[in-house]
Amino acid sequence: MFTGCAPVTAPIRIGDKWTAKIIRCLQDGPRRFSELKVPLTGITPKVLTESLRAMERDGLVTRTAHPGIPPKVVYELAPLGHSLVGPLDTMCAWSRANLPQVLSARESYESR
Amino acid sequence: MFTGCAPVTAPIRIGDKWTAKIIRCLQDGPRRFSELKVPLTGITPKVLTESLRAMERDGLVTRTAHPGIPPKVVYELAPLGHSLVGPLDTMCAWSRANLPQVLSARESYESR
DNA sequence: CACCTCAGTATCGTTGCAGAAACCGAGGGG
DNA sequence: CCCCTCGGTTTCTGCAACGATACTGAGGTG
Repeated sequence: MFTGCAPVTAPIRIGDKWTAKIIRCLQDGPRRFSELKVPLTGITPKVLTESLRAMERDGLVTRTAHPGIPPKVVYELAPLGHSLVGPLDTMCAWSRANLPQVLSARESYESR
Repeated sequence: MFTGCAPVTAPIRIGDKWTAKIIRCLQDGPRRFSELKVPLTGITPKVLTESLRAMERDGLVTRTAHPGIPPKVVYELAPLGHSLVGPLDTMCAWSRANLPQVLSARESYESR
């Protein structure tokens, strides 16, 4: 992704289905595993675990397990993850502003 | 992608492997199919065709076929595509600035 | 004893992206 | 006669992501 720049899709995985959503769920503070699962409608625990592990590996989030029964695990944005919130907002703003035009372009393409 | 916002990955496909690179190849002017294939090292004609068709469908690029032998097809950024250059630069800047930290985070994760 | 919570695992199947390689048609060159 | 160009298309194949469902451990509660 982004010629001449560092690749984003493959190594950093921002462009996948869940990473950006997870960052936005965490941007207002730390959350527990089950508190992430609810707003991320449709995600399965397996995929959420995989995504969080990959993000932890890349230094985007921190994972803190509080021992005890029932278990409690808290995920929080690391500084690196926080630094992504701005760029993500930029893309999000573009999306909000231009989605209608994309959809109308697609509609007129379909009916050619 | 981007909770609460319009989805970007699935319907608009910005987060895929080639869309962003193609936009960056086109941002300085129109190019022909074969002029795109060279700088996008590793792309196969099939994937390039698919990507360009999807982008045309979404109104990001325009395709102009000049009849004749040999055929000549010119791709150009539509206004909608141009409006993506800015946000893309933002992500690109983040990538350049933060890739080293991601890699070092990954390295220290590997050696835990 | 049975059941609840939480944070995952395990196993399986599906889907779609991506790539390699071959092929196309029509004209021009050697 | 064969090969080259250009902008693709077609076929085959692998792989990674995604997803559904079931299950775990360990203690507290009824």
